[in-house]
Amino acid sequence: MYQTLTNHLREALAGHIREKYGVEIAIVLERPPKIEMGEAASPVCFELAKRLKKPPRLIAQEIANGLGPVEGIAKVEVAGGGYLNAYFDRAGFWTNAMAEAKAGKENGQRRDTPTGSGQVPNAELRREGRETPSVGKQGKVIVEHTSINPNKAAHIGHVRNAVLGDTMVRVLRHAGNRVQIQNYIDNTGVQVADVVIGFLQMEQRTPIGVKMMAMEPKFDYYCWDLYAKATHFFAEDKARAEKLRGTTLKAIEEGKGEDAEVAQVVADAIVGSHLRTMARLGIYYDLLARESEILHLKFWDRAFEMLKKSGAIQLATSGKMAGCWILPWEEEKKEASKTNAEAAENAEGAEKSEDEENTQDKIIVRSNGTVTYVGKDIAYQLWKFGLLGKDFHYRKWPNASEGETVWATTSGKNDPTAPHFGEAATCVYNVIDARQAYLQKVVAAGLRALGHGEAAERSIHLSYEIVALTPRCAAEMGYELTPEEAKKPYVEVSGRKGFGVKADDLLDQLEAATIAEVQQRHPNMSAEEQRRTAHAIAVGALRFFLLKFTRTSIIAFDFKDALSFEGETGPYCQYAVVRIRGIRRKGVEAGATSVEVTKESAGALLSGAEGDGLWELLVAAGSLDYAVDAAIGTQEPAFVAKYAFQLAQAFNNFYHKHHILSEGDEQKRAFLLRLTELVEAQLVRALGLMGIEAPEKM
RNA sequence: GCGCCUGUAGCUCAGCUGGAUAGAGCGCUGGUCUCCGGAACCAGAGGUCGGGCGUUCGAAUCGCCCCAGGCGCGCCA
Repeated sequence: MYQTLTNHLREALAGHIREKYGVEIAIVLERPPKIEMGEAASPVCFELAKRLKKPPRLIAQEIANGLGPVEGIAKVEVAGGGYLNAYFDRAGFWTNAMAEAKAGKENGQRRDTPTGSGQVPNAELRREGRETPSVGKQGKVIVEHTSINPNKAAHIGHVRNAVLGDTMVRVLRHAGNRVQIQNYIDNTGVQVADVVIGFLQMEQRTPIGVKMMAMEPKFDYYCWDLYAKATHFFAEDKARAEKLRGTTLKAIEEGKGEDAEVAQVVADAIVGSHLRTMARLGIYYDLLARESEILHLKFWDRAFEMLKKSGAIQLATSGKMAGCWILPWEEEKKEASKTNAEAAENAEGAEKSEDEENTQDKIIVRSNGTVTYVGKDIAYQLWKFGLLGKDFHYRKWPNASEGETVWATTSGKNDPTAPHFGEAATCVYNVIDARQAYLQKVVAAGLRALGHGEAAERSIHLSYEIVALTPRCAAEMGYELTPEEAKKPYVEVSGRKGFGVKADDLLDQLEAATIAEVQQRHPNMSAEEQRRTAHAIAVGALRFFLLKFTRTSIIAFDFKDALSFEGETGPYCQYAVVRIRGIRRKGVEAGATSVEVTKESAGALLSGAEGDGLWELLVAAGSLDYAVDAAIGTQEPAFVAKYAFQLAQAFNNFYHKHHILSEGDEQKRAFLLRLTELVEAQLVRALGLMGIEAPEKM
């Protein structure tokens, strides 16, 4: 609603200015500090003043007088030194919001059901049919997230990744995009190798023995500890570590022998654990893309050919990188158009010169012929954009959680009923932490060097900062702080050291805390409903907590904050919905009314200083599209969290000012009820975009 | 050394395509509570927006230089 209106205004202003002054100018709109100043304001006349050499206020006056009617805008006034303040047509906004709510109810009802990711495609089709006339024309979007090394339990940092990615998916789908969710499984990497060595060498287990263990429920926890032990074991003797890792890694990559067998057992079992953990948070995937297939289906070989043929990578013949294939690193600024030949020349020049100039070059293939992670990632990224000329084979993942279908890549037989995962994406989001920014740039540079500048532009590194622990939290977890660490604002977690807050432990704690509270408040609720409610609150608290920070902010995790249910939290937002539902339930027996609110009475109720409070809530409810646009435009899901909180806050304020069911005037009572229902629908929708369910009671 | 990120109220953070008295949560102080559920609401105290220079009618926001912190720069991923 809000965004639609301001877009009208933007166009109208731009058009008018073009016509009247012959100036092409982008219209900046902001939200005025107070509702009495209107709903949208533009400082554009200050900019025009410079170009037209006229006082801004005078220009503003001319525009305000000459603009003419704009759909949905009641009036445009001059304010301050030359602002243009736009006032919405309040009654019109109301009737539109009501009409939209009605339409949304029929089309989007199942959209926000918590566990029904299977329903998403249907809801999405309906949505596309309604909102985008060009059904199917829009390209596919890929969001890759989670991508945890399958060698240990998931921790809080992994959850931030998954929650960010999942929220982005929901927001993009809400905006009408066709989104495919991928989870990259590095099942042939060093981290898995380390755990394999832990089982076979350190613990002297047999493959069968490991297979048995892998069926136990807390296998991921076992591996968590084993991985830490293995890291310690390697640190004791570096030469031994290098040798063991080398042979194990090679065996895993080739898929031969006990090492490879155990690696697959471990990776598959841990992936299962991760899927179960994420399912607790309502996070699901379409495809598990496995690194083993990148190798076995020769994705890398193909990419290697392409890179060599185009001259994108060079074989270093001297210096410390001799024998390696390297991707020359250049400042990519405006050199995207530079030809490969030129790039090659530069690379050769660099190769012969000082070490310093070489340090930025990235090794893609080692002198022993094995490919680095970046190389594999370039191949994978090429495939995502349909530029590799190869596709995976697919099969259903055997251990998907109940009622879910997850597909996985395979080098075995292809299941012909698999969705067309190989369809080229028009845009790819990779949710990866900020420490890997350089690597992501290298991948993009690789695409660019192959002449795929467009794809490089559309490879979005959805970067986010790590989750660390507050020193107090670290101490609580039994971690011994050095004096310097105790003074710092946070302590970094380390999977290698086995230090961190495991996702399942955190969820257990949250659920334990919420169930106690729910039992106390609702002793008569069935145990099953108590459990479901507590779960919804726990998930709401955690997901909101991880989303309320912007991506560039390091989160210093603390149980106290994450377990908080007051103030700017998920449960606060859920509580607003619960209150509304309480009113609705109560309303059935007393005071409710189905009387149609006339446009006139809505207009009257919303007008004047008296109506400002109600109007403010109505505008807040109608601004979801604004928040969604901001979230997509800046790739910042935190906007949705802000929106939900502000709407909940506005509602709570309204709730204390107005007594709805006992309102004597029937038109007003009906109006307050409809407004309340609108808030509920919008808030439920916003929470749904964050994967947060609003319970009936809490 | 080079590159990226961060520095805003006691604490944790929004705001940063330049614009109207710098916002929120927590904490603190005081109030609301015969109620549609207090996981709530209202009010108050609290800020040299790290520092300096510059651009501009206008800078928390843009540029440059410092200061402080973090991360990255490996034939690991």
